[in-house]
Amino acid sequence: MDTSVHSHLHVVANRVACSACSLHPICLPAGLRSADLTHIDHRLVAARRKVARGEKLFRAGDRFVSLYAVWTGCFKTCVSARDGRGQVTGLQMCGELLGNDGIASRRHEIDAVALEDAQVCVIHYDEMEELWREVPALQQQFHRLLGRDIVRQQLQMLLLGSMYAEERVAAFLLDLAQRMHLRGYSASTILLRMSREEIGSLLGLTLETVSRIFSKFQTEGLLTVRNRQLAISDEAGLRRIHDGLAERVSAPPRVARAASA
Amino acid sequence: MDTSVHSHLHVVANRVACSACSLHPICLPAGLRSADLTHIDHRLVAARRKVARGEKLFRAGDRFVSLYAVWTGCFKTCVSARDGRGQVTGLQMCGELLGNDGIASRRHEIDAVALEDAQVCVIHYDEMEELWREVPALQQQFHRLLGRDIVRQQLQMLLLGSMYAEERVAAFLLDLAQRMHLRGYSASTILLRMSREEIGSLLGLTLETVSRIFSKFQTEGLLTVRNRQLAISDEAGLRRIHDGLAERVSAPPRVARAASA
DNA sequence: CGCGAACTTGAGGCGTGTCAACCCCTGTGG
DNA sequence: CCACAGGGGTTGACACGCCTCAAGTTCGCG
Repeated sequence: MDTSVHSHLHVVANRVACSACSLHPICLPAGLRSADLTHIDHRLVAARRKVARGEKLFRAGDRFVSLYAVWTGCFKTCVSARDGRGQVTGLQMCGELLGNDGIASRRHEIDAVALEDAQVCVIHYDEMEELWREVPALQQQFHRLLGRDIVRQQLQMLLLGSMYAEERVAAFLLDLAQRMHLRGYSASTILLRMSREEIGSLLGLTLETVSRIFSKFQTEGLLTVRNRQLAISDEAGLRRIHDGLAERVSAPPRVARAASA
Repeated sequence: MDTSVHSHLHVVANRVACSACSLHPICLPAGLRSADLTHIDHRLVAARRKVARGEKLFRAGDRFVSLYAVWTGCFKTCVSARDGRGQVTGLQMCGELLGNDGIASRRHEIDAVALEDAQVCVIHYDEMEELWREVPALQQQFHRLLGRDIVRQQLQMLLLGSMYAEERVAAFLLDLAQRMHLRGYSASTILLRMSREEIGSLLGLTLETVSRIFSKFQTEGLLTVRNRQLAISDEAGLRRIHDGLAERVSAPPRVARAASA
């Protein structure tokens, strides 16, 4: 139940220098002046840790002592209810923060699982708090990341609460493409790191529905998908579907009411 | 598009003292030592503002300059998509923070609407940042609140993604009862501040479904509801439904797969 | 070369959305 | 005081989108 058993495992580097990391423009130190950046070198990141594919970085109930910045690979986060049901709530890629679910209660409330062999930068929360006094910009950036997560989750709630399955899948693919592009990868040729089941769980759908919609999109010429190799060929078409502008047979409004006044 | 037009409206008090507010044990200053508490008096809260029922405290696109702590009344927050569809993403009661959706982009991304005549404490974000240097505990409490919101939203995603309508309604009622109780109100006799439509939107359901489930719960003796006057008579029964333990005819697992390994 | 996991595809059922009719309550103006 | 309008809520009939179940295929890997 405690993370201490993990904390010394797979540590591959100690006291890492952010200024030497190619990810720093999109990671926690984004926007720092170079003086501040070198100032946090060897101080913000306590260590790097390896997490093998399928392994948990932390799990619900673990004591919260540090945040993690994804360096290589990617992760999924999962909440689970008492009765065993669970749901994927997010997909984290390199440069993104993991573990903020533990800030409130000082225990992690969810699981974080590596979708491929991955490495993370370990950031001890207490140490970061002290660094803030010396580098206020670091704190502002941290708040920006927390705020971004909050907004992202609200959009996910909109998706889960009032979108059709096709719109959800289109939204997922567009978000994925955009985030890949931001990291210098192709926005059209993507290797999916999640199974159909995991994608379905993230979108509140079953794996069969995801599979069917992939096939449908393929026959409509929007994309090509073969197992986990995905190629988006009509991004505008996906965006049209995402925005609910697809030609539905007598387009029903689908809970378009509410939420306004 | 700018909040400046609001900022001087309905201001009913300037420079409020948190130590004199009965809400401080559950609000932002929770857990502060009394020396710290008096130290932030007249400095954390710049003003109190009135918001009439149905009015927006802020709307998507407004410039983000301050957070708001609900003092009296309650609010709903709503995201909306380009196509006009929208969704209620949360219900905020007294002592809770509003506006953190603007931290990342310095613009509010959602709307906040008063569900009844309400008053909020205006907390200028820049000024709070300065206060943190003098009162670190205030900052920690702020992080705790952000972290709590993040966890709360993940649970809402679990609800929206993998629960039956009856389970969602039960979860909503239990959450509501618990939060009312925390504020010194009855956990069983509750005046609903949201319409069926708003509740439905929050839960990813239609108003008709909410109404039907209220009726069903009533005939099952779990509660009594007449318009917005609600009385919970069997909390344990609601909890059983929420946990998916209700006697479904040949209980289907409903996407119970996924999210685990 | 064969096994299991992941994926695809089809047929059918079910949960909940949609549409519509009706009731109740409240406020308004004659 | 009543007539009326309008918004919120209830209830029923029906439709439909997605889940469930099942069979078959492909892929990855020993």
